[in-house]
Amino acid sequence: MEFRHGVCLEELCPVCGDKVSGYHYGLLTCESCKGFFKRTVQNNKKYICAENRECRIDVSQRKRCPFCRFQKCLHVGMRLEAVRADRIRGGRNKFGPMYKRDRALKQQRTALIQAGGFRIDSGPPLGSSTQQRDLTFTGGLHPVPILHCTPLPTTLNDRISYQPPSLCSLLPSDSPGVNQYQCSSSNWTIKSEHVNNAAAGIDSDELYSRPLSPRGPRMPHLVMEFMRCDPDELQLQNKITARLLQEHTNWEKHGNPSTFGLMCLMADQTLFAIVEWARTSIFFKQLKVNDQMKLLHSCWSDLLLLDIISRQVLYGKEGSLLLVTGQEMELSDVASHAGLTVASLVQKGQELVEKLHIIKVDRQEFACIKFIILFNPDAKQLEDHQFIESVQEQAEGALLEYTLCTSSHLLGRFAHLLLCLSELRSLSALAEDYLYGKHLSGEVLCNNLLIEMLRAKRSWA
DNA sequence: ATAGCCTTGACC
DNA sequence: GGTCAAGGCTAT
Repeated sequence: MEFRHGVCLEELCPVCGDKVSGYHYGLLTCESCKGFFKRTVQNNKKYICAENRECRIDVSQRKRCPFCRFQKCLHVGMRLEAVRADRIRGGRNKFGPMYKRDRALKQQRTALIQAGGFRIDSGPPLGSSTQQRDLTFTGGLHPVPILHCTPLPTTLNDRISYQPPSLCSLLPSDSPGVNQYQCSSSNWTIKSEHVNNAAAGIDSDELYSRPLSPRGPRMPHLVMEFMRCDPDELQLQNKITARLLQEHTNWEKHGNPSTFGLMCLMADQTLFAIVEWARTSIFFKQLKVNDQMKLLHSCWSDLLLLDIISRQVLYGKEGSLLLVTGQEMELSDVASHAGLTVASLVQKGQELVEKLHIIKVDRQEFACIKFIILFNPDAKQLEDHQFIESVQEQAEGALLEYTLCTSSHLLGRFAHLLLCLSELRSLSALAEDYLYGKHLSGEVLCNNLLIEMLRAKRSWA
């Protein structure tokens, strides 16, 4: 049976929702989608959608539109290059280690859930430090389907190691290596080595264009670069969950953290991920460490908030807060248990999420916004101010170009996004002040990156 | 054409 | 020798 390998019982095929039978062509899928993908690529099939290329694919409907089914296969991350051009049977391919790693991470996650601790669904007070042991992990963690649809982790970003919580120690080492499996989860950058894939269901040209607007123009080059730097959501989820699992061993010694403490730990780990993203990102790599530190010190809370907000917009459900670990909290519980400040912050955040959700901001746009935030020329005492300003302008230009390509409302969408960005900045300033207050009253756990960031800005502000 | 089951073979 | 993701076969 498929479960003998530790594959989760609840694991569903990201294409059609059927029962998963194992790893196929890059990720866990069902037997039928495996076969469908193989037939399509091997036989160089071309399909046409009779509707408008957005057919729903599920177990009962998957046979109705092969075009949309194949699109979805690609969209969720099935790899063309895993279909063998030579048709030689048996053996292993280069994805083997990736499958193994993914399995290990999934197991870690399961262990974390079962480890005792966390209960997120029943509303413990958020931000209340008076409550002890108010979060417990239970098996009740809801897998978020979309997160299981994203491509598997790369080995590059899976170096799960605890590093000293100092930004300085995180920055100087350069590791520009791009993993061989690294492939942006963006639909724009699917590449394949298979000889016959050029027109398998969609034209090769369409492989590089927006699937929902196939006749649309190509994505601006810089947006593509930004997407290449953008970490994969599932990978992030696995990494942070794994790190929290390591933290869990400390909890046994010192008692479980409060909900607020747990949120700080998550924020802290997310900050590590943000630093890692910046450190390996285009343009940022070229900066001197001093400037890198100054930029991160100046915008960390904006990036952290954007990370949370974008997760809600892209993958979240209405009425709940999707955590970086993939777990969900009921917003009503949060609101009813939190103090006034937190409740107001959550409320404002929710409003911003709603705004961005309505205009359907996508990953590409979020990727641009992240760079606009990171390359903040207003950060103090920058050495290479001119370069940083020019990168921000380029990022804004890329976002503008992208929105013009994808939206018929001309400048409206771009302006709207910038407006939302300024709202995000003022909200993150409020959140940062709140956290700083908590820190001063000794309620934020010590010795972490979050605290370094909180202190840094004040030390030279 | 689909999808469940079978065979193969590199890697552990 | 076992595992398990490739490709193959075949009833539907």
